[in-house]
Amino acid sequence: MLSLVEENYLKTIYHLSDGGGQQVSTNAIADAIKTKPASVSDMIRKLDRKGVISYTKYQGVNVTSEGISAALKVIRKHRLWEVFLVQHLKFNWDEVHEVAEQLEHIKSPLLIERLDEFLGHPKVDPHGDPIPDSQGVIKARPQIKLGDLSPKSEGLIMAVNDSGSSFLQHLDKIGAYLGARILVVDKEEFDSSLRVKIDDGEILFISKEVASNILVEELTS
Amino acid sequence: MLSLVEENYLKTIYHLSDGGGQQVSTNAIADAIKTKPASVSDMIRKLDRKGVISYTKYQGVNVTSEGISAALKVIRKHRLWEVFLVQHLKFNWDEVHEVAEQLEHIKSPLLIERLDEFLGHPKVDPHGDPIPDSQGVIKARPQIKLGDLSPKSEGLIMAVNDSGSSFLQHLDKIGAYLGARILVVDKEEFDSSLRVKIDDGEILFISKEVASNILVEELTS
DNA sequence: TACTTAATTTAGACTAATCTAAAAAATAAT
DNA sequence: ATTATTTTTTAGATTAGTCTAAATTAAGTA
Repeated sequence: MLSLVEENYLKTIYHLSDGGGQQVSTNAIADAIKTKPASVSDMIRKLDRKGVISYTKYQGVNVTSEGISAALKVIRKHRLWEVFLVQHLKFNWDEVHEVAEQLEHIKSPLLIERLDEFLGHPKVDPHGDPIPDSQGVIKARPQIKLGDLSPKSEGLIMAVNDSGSSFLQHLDKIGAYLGARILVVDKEEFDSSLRVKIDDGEILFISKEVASNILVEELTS
Repeated sequence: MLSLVEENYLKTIYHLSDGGGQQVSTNAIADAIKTKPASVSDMIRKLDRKGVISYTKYQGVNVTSEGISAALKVIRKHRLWEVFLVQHLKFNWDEVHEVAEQLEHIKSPLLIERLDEFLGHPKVDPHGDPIPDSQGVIKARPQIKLGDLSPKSEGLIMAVNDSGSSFLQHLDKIGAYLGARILVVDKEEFDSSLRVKIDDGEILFISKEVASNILVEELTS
């Protein structure tokens, strides 16, 4: 059983490791948690002993499969509470985080399953982040080409098909980045070009070629 | 600002003091909180320094008006969460306590006001206990004479109109006490006597005179 | 009133989590 | 490759909350 503080460390490490993939440094954890590296050293030795991360001195840490499973439980709770706060208690999406930070540590499996049911088994939180199911499985987000998004619908930029620097520089120029919200204003029939807004900015033109190289996740508003 | 542990002490002391009225002994607190008297001694010195109780050595403690106000805030949160768990998450009334014990410590004034609104400003929790309003005011529980309770309905014995010892001895004899649950089985038309059950015990006869001197709070099942 | 018992407090130790300052290891730079 | 810099770890102290054992005060009883 992890303490509240240990849960926060684990969750942070999981996020920094990008879902368990990357190695994470002591300083990165200290930065993220707003604590001192010395405190992190102590804590990661403890988390290693508990089996949720693996740690060798001066080498940073990796999250174990047990750790991933534990982190996903916390993340599931956090995101379900966010849905509750926004959909039922009229919170704005920018007001939910700190409250969900507290609610995510409530210990009651029954509570969280009932809450999930009450909310209608939502798949994403108010920021569009996916909610792991009770088994800790994250439904792969369906990625489609920006060009296939229907007019008036919105998507999140998830990946690109062309990693060439000229293409990436172009994206940079128009203000597109991984995670940006993109709205398809309309579509030209004759050349399949798009008019889009990125993050509520100005209307931009995007060619068919560019549009087919941007992968988005459609937002179900 | 009180810590979670301090909040639990204060809430317990408030309850033991019967709403701030009685003095509370160190051992009573230790019993209620399942800790040792030595720990209680330490904690009550701290709570005294913080101004929520007043404490003189070997004399037990009293809750200050500041303490009452703080305790009522916690109790309000606890009871609102209980209503939520029962009315919206299908919890049984006997499953809610431990979860509400955790939820009551979530710090967010906005959250609790929105929850209150969402629940429709309930006046009592699933056990019939009153919910303090946002100002900490507890609506006086409506007391009616036992004789005015309609057959088949239940009440809690809240007070008596006759404090004479013979009357109190009679109550003692039939097993009635402050806080007892009393069910009116039926009522005789011709002499207004009642047949009642106290705490699911045997059926007892109660005269009109006795019934008019017992004040109950009707339980809205 | 003196003695016994019960309630309460103090003293000292322990765990969890944090910090500062200093030491050690790894990385970068000349 | 040797120095300089950054990162990380250790050592030792601190705070909150708890405990056991011993000391003190209050209360009960002969």
